[in-house]
Amino acid sequence: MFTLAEENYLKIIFHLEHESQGEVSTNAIAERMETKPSSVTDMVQKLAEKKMLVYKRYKGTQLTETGRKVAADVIRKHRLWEVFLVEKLKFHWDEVHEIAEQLEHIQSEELIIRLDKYLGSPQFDPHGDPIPDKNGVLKRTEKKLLSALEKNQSGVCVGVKESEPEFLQYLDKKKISIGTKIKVLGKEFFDGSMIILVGNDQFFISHKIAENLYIQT
Amino acid sequence: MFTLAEENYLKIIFHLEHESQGEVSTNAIAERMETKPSSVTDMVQKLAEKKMLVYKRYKGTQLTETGRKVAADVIRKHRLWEVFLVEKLKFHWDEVHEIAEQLEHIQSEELIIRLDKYLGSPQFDPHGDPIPDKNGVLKRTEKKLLSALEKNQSGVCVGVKESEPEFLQYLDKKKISIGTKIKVLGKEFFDGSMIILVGNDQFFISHKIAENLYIQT
DNA sequence: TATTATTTTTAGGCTATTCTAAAAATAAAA
DNA sequence: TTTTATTTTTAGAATAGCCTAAAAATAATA
Repeated sequence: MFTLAEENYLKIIFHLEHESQGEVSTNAIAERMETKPSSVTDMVQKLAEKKMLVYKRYKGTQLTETGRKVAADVIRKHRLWEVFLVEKLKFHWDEVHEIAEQLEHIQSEELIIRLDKYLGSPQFDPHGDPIPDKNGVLKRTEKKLLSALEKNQSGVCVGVKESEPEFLQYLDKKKISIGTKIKVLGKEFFDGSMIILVGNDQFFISHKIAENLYIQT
Repeated sequence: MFTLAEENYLKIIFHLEHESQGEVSTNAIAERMETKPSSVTDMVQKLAEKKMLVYKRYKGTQLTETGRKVAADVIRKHRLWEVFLVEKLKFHWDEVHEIAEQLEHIQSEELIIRLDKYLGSPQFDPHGDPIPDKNGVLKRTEKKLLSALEKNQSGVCVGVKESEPEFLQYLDKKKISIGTKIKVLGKEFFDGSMIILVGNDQFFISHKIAENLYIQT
């Protein structure tokens, strides 16, 4: 149906539309695709012919409803595969992007239906980003940094911001992973450090760590 | 490292070499690849330059050691993914080929190491074909049809020959799948029918069914 | 507003892979 | 062995996707 290149363009344009309203500029696409603007013009014209987006010379592009659906579908696949890689194959959160970048292009509706079920229809990927549903609907992300929570608030860990190996190892040690419930028992205004409850353990974490964990409330 | 097309050619040539000794002809490759002989000549020359095979004009080609290794690796990936699709995602044995055909090209050594471990390092794919090991060594297949077993012999089900949905449903009902141990309790010379033991159940099967199940002894 | 800078597009090429048609080599048949 | 048939290769062209360089449109500045 769509080539690998086409899918990648649609995906990138979808992301860019979410990052800033209105038309997406040729240069913005080129930069994100790590390609030249002239190549973007070519592809964008091709996708416009396929009615995946509306393209106005010198004005930028905007996905059509269909285009948005196709893009969301690629993103859905990407994020589901990331969950698979982390949850089942025990990859770390920062090792999965490249592989998912390839897996997202595997064509089989049935595969994704089954993969989704197998993973328990997850709502978020390992980076805390929401997974579009079968219809391409992307839940508005409400994730915040743990550091933004107040005393006695709680939420579920949905991802990490930066994922250096040391940090991920720390999380492993503290038994924090995606889906883990975290409650803030205390917060020090002075340095932003916190006391949190994870399972039955409570412990101290620095502001730096609280700034690196995404929470869904 | 290798393009999708290159990997497919190497894989096909690998299979053809196993089917008949000696050089593989251009036409044979073309037929299996569902492409034109002239296209094959082009690609084969390219792969020869890359030292993946030895090509002699009008004489055919033969994989080099390296070429064989690369091909076996693609086949290993294909078959591991087939196991995943059947064992984990509960696809039927006859639905997985097309999808595995895509998955076999995902590039990541680590992925395959982990997938293999996750699946318990299976030796056979859902069709009973052996899975090459990490070093590209393909165990000589010793699978036979269940109908070839004698009374009191037993083995493990490693695949099916033809896989119509009705047959697969029959196997489901009888709780026979890959890895299932089967023992022949009795065999009727007259019509080839058998009484077999599967788990704690013993039941009658026709010759037709015994001819359709591959067994590893 | 005129000029300069930036962005975007067009024109023309390059590479990988495929194809068709014609030529060359090999194999089979008379 | 000569002729015919088959196989294989070469030559030339198409397509997708990318590139560079130059032209055109738009935006920013004087």
